[in-house]
Amino acid sequence: MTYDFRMEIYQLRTFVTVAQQGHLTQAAELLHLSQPAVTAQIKALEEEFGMPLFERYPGGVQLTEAGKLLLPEAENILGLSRKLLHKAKSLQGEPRGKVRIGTIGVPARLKIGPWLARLRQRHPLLSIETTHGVSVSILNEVRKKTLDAGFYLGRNPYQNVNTLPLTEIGFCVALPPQLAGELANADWKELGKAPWLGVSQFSSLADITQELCRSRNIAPQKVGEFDEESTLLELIKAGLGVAVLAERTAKRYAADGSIMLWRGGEVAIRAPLQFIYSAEREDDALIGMLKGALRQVWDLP
Amino acid sequence: MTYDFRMEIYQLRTFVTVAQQGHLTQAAELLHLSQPAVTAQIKALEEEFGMPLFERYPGGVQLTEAGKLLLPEAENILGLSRKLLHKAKSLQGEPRGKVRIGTIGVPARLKIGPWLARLRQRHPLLSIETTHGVSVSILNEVRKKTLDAGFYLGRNPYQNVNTLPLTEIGFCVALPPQLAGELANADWKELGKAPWLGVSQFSSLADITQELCRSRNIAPQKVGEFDEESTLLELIKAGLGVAVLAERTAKRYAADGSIMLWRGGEVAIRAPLQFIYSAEREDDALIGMLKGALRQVWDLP
DNA sequence: GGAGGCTAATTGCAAATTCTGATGCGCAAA
DNA sequence: TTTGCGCATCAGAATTTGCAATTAGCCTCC
Repeated sequence: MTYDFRMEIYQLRTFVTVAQQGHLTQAAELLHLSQPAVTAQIKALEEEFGMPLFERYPGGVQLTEAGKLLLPEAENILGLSRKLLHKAKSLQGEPRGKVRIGTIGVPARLKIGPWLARLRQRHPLLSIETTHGVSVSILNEVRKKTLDAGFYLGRNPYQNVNTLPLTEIGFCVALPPQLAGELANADWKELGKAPWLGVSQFSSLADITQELCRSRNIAPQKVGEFDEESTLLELIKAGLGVAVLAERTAKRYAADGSIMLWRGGEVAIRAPLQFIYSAEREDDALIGMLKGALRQVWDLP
Repeated sequence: MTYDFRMEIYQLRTFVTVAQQGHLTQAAELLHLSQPAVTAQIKALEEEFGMPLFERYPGGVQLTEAGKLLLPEAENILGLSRKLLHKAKSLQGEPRGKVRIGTIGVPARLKIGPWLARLRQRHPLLSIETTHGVSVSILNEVRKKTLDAGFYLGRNPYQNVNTLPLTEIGFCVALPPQLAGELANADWKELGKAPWLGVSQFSSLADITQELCRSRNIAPQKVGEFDEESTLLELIKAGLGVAVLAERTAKRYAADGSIMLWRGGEVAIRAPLQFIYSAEREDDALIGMLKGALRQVWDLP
């Protein structure tokens, strides 16, 4: 009722058209309007602006100085309106919806930033939510479809979950400085006799440690169970025992001497980092987009 | 009827308000509208855009991803609309109208560019027309009010015309190279015996030449009558006779030797360059603006 | 000087739109 | 279960917008 202003786009369109035609009649034709309608619209604008926009001559109209100054702004508004509508149209076919992704470990190692950035750029209407957790819980949520997809560290997790392997992550055996003297180059049998830091069974490190022990035929004594890499790290530094650490973490902390690495950082075992999603959604367009962006970020075929 | 688009500003205003309020009801109150009206406007926009702009929750609405992307553009359009209206308002009180100005001689010497630029900047609704002529005809048109004002070269032109003196222009006696030998340092009596190029009586040069001859008590023989400085110049070069030239023009052409100057370019007479306007309009606001801008450009008090 | 042609303004009425108030529905908190 | 809040829907009212016909002003051409 009592707005800021009453001016509307259709009036500006008429203003611009009349300005470029120089005739109310011709403008009316172009706009599929009658001449009185054009007259009325121009009149309404002139009233709102408090000044005439055109000088009326026999044979047509001509912009006043004020009209010349206001015309570019009107054109600008029209242009932006078209742009807005164009943007809307370009968004029409875009896939939309919320995507829930489960992350694990250090997000940077998942290349989560570049991945989501690319996804967002390609499909601006996708809104993405991430939930951080350990591999096992992420796997369960993907199976239950509480999550659309997630990351998993380890081998073939489950029958009804499909995977896209992204990379392999190497693991080293980290030693406390106090034990480095006797264990730095020990064989597996000797390592097995050292105290090991146990890992919570929900973490992917658990499976990896377990697989390592089985393959090397050792069954070391476990000093508790822990579920975070940073906790593990502190305990190694404190000399409580040896543990398996991701290669990159291990090397970073080994560099300042706070921990030591068995055999100079030899990779003891590898585990695949995988993208996982419900097998039922193999042909889902959304999953396809997620995988597509992942392939680009991880340089996969 | 069948436009490009139907979207209107009032819908965008509602869109933006709803977006920042998060409630159709509150937005309706702010906009002095009923809630169904707001609902309908948002619905119309959503239909035109081909996608929902808000997600409806119990307790309010929230922008969709598409809405988030389109909102800034809508705000932009609203902002520009306000700017347009603001510009119109700022133009409301501005003096407007056509100003007809008579110019003479070389426009650059009148500082016409800087003057009109300044005028235009201060009073954007003034539209200026210039007519070029000789001093006498400009004077007549100013008296007849066919021109609002003009420039005049010479002294107190007429009773019912007021003046604003701008500067003084010096004049030299220009000699053909052929006559330079005998006349270069001649006295006035000798100069008076040489052939002179007459000047059309409508040009300001005529008055000046006449005044010069009277004051020096000479009555030279005239070789025709000419009304353009450039014509005069050619005739001097061709050796037809001597003539009075504006100092600046004279020096420019003397520099390359195509003409010579009496007594090395001594100023023989001076004449004021004046801004003239009808005495009846001394207190006219328009004349005041013209004079104001002139004073600034010419550094007058 | 008058007729005809061109263009904009005006007027009365019809059509379309926008707005409102009442009502219904869904959800959440009491 | 009830109450409260907020959005959707609907029918009718109010406003706006548009059109056809006409008028009025100006110019040109007979």
